[in-house]
Amino acid sequence: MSKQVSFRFWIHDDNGFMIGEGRILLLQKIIEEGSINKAAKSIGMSYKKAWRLINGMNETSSEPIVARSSGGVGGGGTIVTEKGKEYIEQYLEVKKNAQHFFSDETKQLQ
Amino acid sequence: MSKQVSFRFWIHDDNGFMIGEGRILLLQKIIEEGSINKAAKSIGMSYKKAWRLINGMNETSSEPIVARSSGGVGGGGTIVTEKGKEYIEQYLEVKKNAQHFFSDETKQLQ
DNA sequence: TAGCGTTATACCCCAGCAAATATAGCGCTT
DNA sequence: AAGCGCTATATTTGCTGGGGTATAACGCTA
Repeated sequence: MSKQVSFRFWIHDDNGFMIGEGRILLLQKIIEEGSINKAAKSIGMSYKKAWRLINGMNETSSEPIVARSSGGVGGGGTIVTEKGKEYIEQYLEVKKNAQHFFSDETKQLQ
Repeated sequence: MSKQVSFRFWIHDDNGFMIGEGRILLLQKIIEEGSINKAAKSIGMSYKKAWRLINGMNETSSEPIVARSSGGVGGGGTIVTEKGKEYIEQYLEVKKNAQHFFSDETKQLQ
């Protein structure tokens, strides 16, 4: 009978830019793996879906979130920009606070 | 360029019971209208979808959320139980607090 | 007994998303 | 020049959810 409050949130602006849990996870994996391809595989996501998420973000952001290149050593790859890392930091900060908030709300649910 | 934090949340338990914005809105309309049918129409939702939402809730809840009847005056109808009204109250309370919380988080987003 | 407006349910069709496959282009290395 | 692994994109196929429609049962009223 234990009731619980769960939540989702996302940071967005007026230009259609939107970033939530899935995109943050993907960005973190791209930092770890160095490419969209490997990052997608590591979390069981298709390259196409990962590309759509990343591309959509880049197209709606005033500054690029990732820098992509094809060809060269290892075939190329993708790196997360400073702007991208800034979003990750902000998202994680809000998430931490939100977890506390909803944990308290859950407790008050009798 | 104004960034904003948006959110969704839902109350749930271990038996698969789940109630979020859509179901709350539907319950409120059922109280107003007296039937699933009219409630669904009033928010542009198909009866089928509304029925699935309501039925799923009732099947996973320990106590019924709504009491349904067919036949009789006006063809029958659906009323929201005290348990259902209790959930509405709880949901709105959490929502009010969450709106404050995320409003503050949005402000701190520089 | 006929009519009414519900709840409840089955059926078909279409849209939209997801996975799988294929192909091209890139730039470095060997 | 060939090979490599990546980005980028098109095409096809399959699955799932939702809308629309249709139908039956229900119990009160007239």
